[in-house]
Amino acid sequence: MGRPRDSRVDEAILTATRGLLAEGGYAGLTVDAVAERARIGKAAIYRRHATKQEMVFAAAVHSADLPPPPDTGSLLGDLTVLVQEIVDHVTSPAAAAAIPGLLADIRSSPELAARFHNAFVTVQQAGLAELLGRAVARGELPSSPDVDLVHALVAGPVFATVYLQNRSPDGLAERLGRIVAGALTGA
Amino acid sequence: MGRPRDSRVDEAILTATRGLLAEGGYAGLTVDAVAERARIGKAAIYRRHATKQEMVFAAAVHSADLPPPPDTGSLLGDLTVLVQEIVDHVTSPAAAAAIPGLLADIRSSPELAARFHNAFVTVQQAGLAELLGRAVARGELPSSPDVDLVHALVAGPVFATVYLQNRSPDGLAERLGRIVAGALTGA
Amino acid sequence: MGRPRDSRVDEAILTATRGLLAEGGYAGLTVDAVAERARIGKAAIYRRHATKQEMVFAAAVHSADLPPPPDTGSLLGDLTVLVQEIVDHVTSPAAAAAIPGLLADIRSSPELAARFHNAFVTVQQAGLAELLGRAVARGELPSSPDVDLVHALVAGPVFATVYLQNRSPDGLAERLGRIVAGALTGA
Amino acid sequence: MGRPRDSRVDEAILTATRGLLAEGGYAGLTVDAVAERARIGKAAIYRRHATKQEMVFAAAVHSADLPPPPDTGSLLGDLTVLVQEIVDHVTSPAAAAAIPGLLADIRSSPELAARFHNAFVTVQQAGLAELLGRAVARGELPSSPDVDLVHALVAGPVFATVYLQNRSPDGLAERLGRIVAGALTGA
DNA sequence: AACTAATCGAGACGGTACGTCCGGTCTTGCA
DNA sequence: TGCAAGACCGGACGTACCGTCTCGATTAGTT
Repeated sequence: MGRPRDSRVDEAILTATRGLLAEGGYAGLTVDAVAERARIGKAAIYRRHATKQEMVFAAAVHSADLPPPPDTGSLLGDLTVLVQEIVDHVTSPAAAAAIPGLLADIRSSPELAARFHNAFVTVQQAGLAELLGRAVARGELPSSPDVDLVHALVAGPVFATVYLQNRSPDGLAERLGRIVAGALTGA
Repeated sequence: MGRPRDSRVDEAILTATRGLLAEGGYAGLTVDAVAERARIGKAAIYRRHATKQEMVFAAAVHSADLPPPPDTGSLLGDLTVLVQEIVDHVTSPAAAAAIPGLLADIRSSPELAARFHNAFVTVQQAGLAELLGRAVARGELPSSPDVDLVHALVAGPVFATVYLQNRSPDGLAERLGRIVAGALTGA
Repeated sequence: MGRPRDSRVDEAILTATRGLLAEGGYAGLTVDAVAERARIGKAAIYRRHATKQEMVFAAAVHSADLPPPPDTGSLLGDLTVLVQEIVDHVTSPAAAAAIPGLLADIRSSPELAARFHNAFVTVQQAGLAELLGRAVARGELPSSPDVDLVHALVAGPVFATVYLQNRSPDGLAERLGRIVAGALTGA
Repeated sequence: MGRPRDSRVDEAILTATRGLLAEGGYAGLTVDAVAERARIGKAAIYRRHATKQEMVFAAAVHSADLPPPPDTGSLLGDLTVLVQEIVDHVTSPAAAAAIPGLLADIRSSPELAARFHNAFVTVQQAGLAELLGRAVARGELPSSPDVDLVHALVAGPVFATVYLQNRSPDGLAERLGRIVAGALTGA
């Protein structure tokens, strides 16, 4: 066996990556810079992360600690909370810088694409399915709708606001929650 | 004065760029490869496009030839057509490869960000405003709603489906048109 | 027929070349810079000079207007005058910058090498032969020695002083004249 | 600390440079070609040599391993040996190709000029001073003459023969040794 | 006086090399 | 075996220069 890995090194890498992402964006991020700021060697990074993308992924898409959405008692409330969670995630400085870059890079790497999908999309859809199930149980919805479509309706506008329009998503959660809940029930 | 630029060179650059984007994606795109395929010198590229990003932008975001959306007679019809136009644009091979990369790179360049916003977002929003104005005139809507929000509702789910979920947007236009029209009128 | 060449353009090219050679050396000389300073187009240069090297050659090795060396009445005097002429040529700002560069470039071009040899070496050797013939006629020398060797003895130390040692050749003509004259007669 | 430089890489660079100089001359020498032939990356070259010129210098002006000239017992013998050493150096394929190019390029770079002077001129002059000192000790010379001048007399004709006249320096050492020795003692 | 043909300044063209920068791998010596 | 330091290969970047070419506008000599 030999010497065990130093967990302080793990953390130093992720912290340095987040800092540099916030300061210089995804394009300006270099592995050498991460190593220098973390005061470690490059080998220590590549021992943990196979590529730069995986390192960024690990640092910025804090894997899936999205908690199961609390039961607020109504579909509207539940949706609003979930949208707000997505907004919060997407507007953290590191994630805001990393996500578009990752979205671009994963198109060349099915392996990373799957990883990203699992940690990001699948988690959100799981929460969504849970929430929709509750609405069905409550009688707010006759049957659970297509999760992919609802996810697109919920996550899409957040992305469009932040990454396309480059605007702040303040107040978006409430408005979007109302619209989606209305679309699911009313129509 | 002096020798005028050769418009066949302009076109050769854009065509080569589109071809290589479709074949190898954004990450695999090389300025040297574009020059070689277009059978031109790199200088001819950099004389027209300050950076690789601007070249890709010019090639893939075929600036704004989005026509004013035809009047189909109803808000639902108009919206469906507009969504379909966005879907078509976003699923063309070159654009599909280029847009996520550009979205990532523009975060480091306000200049390119503004360019992208103008050619992409502003154009779509103009069409949208036109279309909403017609609905107001028809009496389908009491007053024109927030264009940013409607744009996010319209473009966001397309992006989420294609780039986040990595799924085909077949049939999305109809479903999304119905949902957004319903949200605007019904609720 | 057609429009005749403008001789002011000829001169402007050579003047600009000499100026830029004096200011920036051979390595820093560009054809574009010559055109700009001369306020002419590049085509006007290439209509007159096939390559940059030939342009420099024409500008800095003012072809062969080395006059036949005057008869000073003695081998020593004649040699001193000839050495001084070489020194003067080699220390003019443009020539000083151009000659090493040309010497380097002609090694890849037999055509230019021959041109340079004719305009530079052959001219000096002709003067030398003339001068040695007079010395034989005077009885100072029994027979005319190997011109190549004497030329190397005369021109070589000038080159070594200026280009190898990078020193001023002040006073070199007298000392070198004496040494070579001594070597030819005494030994 | 860190990984030490690989001395095989050093040698591979210099060997490749010498080979390419001999084959294609100074003008045809490319840093990429050196890297390819040496089977190394360009970075490994630029880590060692700041510019292409310095690389060529290191490869072709094999720094100064000119040994102190052996004592042949006479000024004539010593001079002949020293001239022959200069001839040998200057006619090695790599050096013959490199020296004129370097002589041209150093005129734009005082730093490289100083380097070249030290490795080439100073070394030859040191050998010369040694040799002249011995002649004084032997009583062949009354006092040691100006080293710059003697150096110009010794190295200059070699350069003139090889680079100006573009002739082979065969037999030059004996003839030049005799002439210079004669000039120093006889006159 | 009109036509012809070569010139002019300006600057775009293809090609090639430069020196820099990064990603991912490998190699030191120390702990 | 892990670690910091840093060298290694490969390959793209954006710049610069060469020699050629194409514009529209002159400027002679020829009809």
